[in-house]
Amino acid sequence: MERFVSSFRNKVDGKGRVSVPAVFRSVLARQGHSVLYAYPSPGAPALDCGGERLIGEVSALLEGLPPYSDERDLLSVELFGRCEELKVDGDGRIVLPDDLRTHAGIESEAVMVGLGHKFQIWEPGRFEARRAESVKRVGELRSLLGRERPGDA
Amino acid sequence: MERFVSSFRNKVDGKGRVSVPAVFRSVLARQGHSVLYAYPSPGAPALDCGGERLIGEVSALLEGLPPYSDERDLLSVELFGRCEELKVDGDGRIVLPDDLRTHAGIESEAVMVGLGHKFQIWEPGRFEARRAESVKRVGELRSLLGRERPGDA
DNA sequence: TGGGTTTTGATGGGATAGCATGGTTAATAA
DNA sequence: TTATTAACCATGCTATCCCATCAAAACCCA
Repeated sequence: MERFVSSFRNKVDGKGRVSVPAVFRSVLARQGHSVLYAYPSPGAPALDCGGERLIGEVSALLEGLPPYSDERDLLSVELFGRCEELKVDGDGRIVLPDDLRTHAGIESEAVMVGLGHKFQIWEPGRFEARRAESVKRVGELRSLLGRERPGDA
Repeated sequence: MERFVSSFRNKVDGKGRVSVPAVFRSVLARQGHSVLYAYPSPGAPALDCGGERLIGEVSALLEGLPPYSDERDLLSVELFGRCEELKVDGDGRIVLPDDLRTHAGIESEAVMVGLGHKFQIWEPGRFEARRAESVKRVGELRSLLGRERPGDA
């Protein structure tokens, strides 16, 4: 497969391990190695996850800024400094580091939602709330789908 | 690994020794030998660190400035003049020289944060303040991130 | 189409190796 | 020697690996 689609609700065990859905793993594998990058979603209590492609986009963004500018160093702290490189183990699982778990409020279960070029990890309750909200807004935004937007892949 | 990502909080012992996070060491190793260059971060109470690649970038940056110009001489003094070449010992540790420690205000603990092409060393308290600042900035500049919006779900 | 079989994926627990860290000894310089 | 720095062990913790179990979906063959 090419994009992250669909969503899954998996257990987080006592060691902080979660299974990465098999279909997501196959998307990652297609991008190269079985590594996964995760960082707090800017502006949401969730985690943004993706493979080499996602981290490449972030890199490109930051490298476009002048070296030693405050802008670049500050953004890097948030985007790279809070980013974790998670190795997918032989059983298809990752370990969620504590600070990322805290950011998303994740305890014993996690929802993983495909968003195309990346996927997000949510605490199930918060995800429900967010989804209820987005159902409403999708109605409002439907007209956007009818025309092409610049920058869309 | 390819870039410095994630952050770590390590102890500084009585001799000034700190462990370089294993993942950072592997990035350095990929760039050649296990040497690490460190100098005061221009404009911040922290230390900029990296391997051969970083020092190469600094050289290129300086060589792009007009020879004998004030800005070139001043930057050279600041970046090269205060730069230390630190050897990573067999246990993966470095010794932080006193003047660098003083510049960063580091006492018994240090935060090491990956910024992609380099990483920084901070005194934990000061880093917290810095991070708060970066969260704010990311919020302001989220439009830079293109399609990555809080309403993405 | 239905029932049984096989394969794949998710989850739990225990063994193991890697890492951060403290301390001790050896080497070097003043 | 005496002070300082570098190499060498030693330990406890945590993440990583491996194996076992279980559920579910895909498959196959009447």
